[in-house]
Amino acid sequence: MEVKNNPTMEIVILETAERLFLEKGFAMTSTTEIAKEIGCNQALIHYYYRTKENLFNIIFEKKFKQFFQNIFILENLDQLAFLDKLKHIIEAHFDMVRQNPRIPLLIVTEFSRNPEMVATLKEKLQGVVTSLFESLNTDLQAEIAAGRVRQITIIDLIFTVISINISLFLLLPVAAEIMTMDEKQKEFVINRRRDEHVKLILNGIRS
Amino acid sequence: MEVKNNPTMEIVILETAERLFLEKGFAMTSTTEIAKEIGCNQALIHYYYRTKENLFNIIFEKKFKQFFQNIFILENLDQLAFLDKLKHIIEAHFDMVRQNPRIPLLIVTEFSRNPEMVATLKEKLQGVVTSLFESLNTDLQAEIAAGRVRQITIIDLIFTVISINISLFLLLPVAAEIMTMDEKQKEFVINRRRDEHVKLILNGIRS
DNA sequence: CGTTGAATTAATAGAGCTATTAAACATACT
DNA sequence: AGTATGTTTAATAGCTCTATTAATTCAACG
Repeated sequence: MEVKNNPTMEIVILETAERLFLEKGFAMTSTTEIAKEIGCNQALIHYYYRTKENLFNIIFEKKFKQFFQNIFILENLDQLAFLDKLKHIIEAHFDMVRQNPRIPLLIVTEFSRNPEMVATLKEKLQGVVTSLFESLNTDLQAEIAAGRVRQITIIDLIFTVISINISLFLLLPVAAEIMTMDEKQKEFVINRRRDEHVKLILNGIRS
Repeated sequence: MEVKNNPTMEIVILETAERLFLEKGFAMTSTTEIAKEIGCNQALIHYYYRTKENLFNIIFEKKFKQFFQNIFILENLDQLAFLDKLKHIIEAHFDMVRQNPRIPLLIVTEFSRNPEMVATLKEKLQGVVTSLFESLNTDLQAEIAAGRVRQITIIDLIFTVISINISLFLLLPVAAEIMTMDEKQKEFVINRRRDEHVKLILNGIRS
């Protein structure tokens, strides 16, 4: 029995496939192309991962979890006032999406290709997500009761944060093309939008 | 020389292709499948449209224009105050996206497949869009000067409207699956979000 | 009724893709 | 050195897709 001391190829395949699937989606990426990109034989991909579908599912599951488990990182925020906490949440989520700008599109398109996959994965999240919701909801209700925040459900609030952050990175490529922006300008817009998202939401839920 | 008095097949092909391309995207839709769906011979599609790419481009261009030309319908809004006008704009745009919920995804995914296409089409829009922007911007600047609205660019404001409306219909299928919502509940959420978007933005740009 | 041009189909070339299989290669161990 | 085990490659079967071509059907018209 050998111990895998050098599992590079297996990992190189995974990483290359990950990049290509994120760039071009499942249907537009072939195992032939992944192999060509790496410079290895195409059969090797099937040796390690058996089918393209299987390879994709491994990657998708990883990305899906990564995306949802880190929706909101709530570390050391207990002592903050609700609106400061919310500001941190918006910014942390924004930064997370910024670092993984293509995952949302992957999830949305994969869902329309194969809803089953998402249906299977959701169970693993529900615990994490609902507990997070409840924690935030307690704070929110207190703020509403105190008259500092208008009537709004926690679902709507969270959905707004996710929506507005995600859609920036979804739409920016197209918008940048239409408005002929270069990379520098895109950077600038992204940073301005980060502040804008905070302002809009904090302001937008005032009573 | 015949006059086409019965161009049904040509149109049936276009409509069926349109539906399938919107449902499953370019790569996942084959001309074979379009033909099977219609019940005609596959060569017929190439007879009328020569290539799959060409057929797709015709549809894409149509949808792209449809989407951007109707971004904001500004009819009989002249007499309204800025915030009322904005409310109408948000709601009209929301309703337009609601009726064409899959176009944004089509545009975003097609852009990552072939940015050239969007680059080509943008020129035809720039006139319409910039004049719209300028008209709204005049109003916005007046409001800011009057101290009724906080400092914000017209680009950011419009981007926010588009973002939040689009992302609802982009994310709802996935969100509905994760939260196990039926059609009735989805309807309910959509209607609630419509109000919420108006509230959030009008509130969010207050000074 | 026969001709003409358009619409439709059948057949197929040519390409690319997925997946499998058997052979070659590499490496560690005895 | 020789064997065993894991890795990589070459070759290919089988499938599906796009696009073309030639043949067939259809419809109108003189």
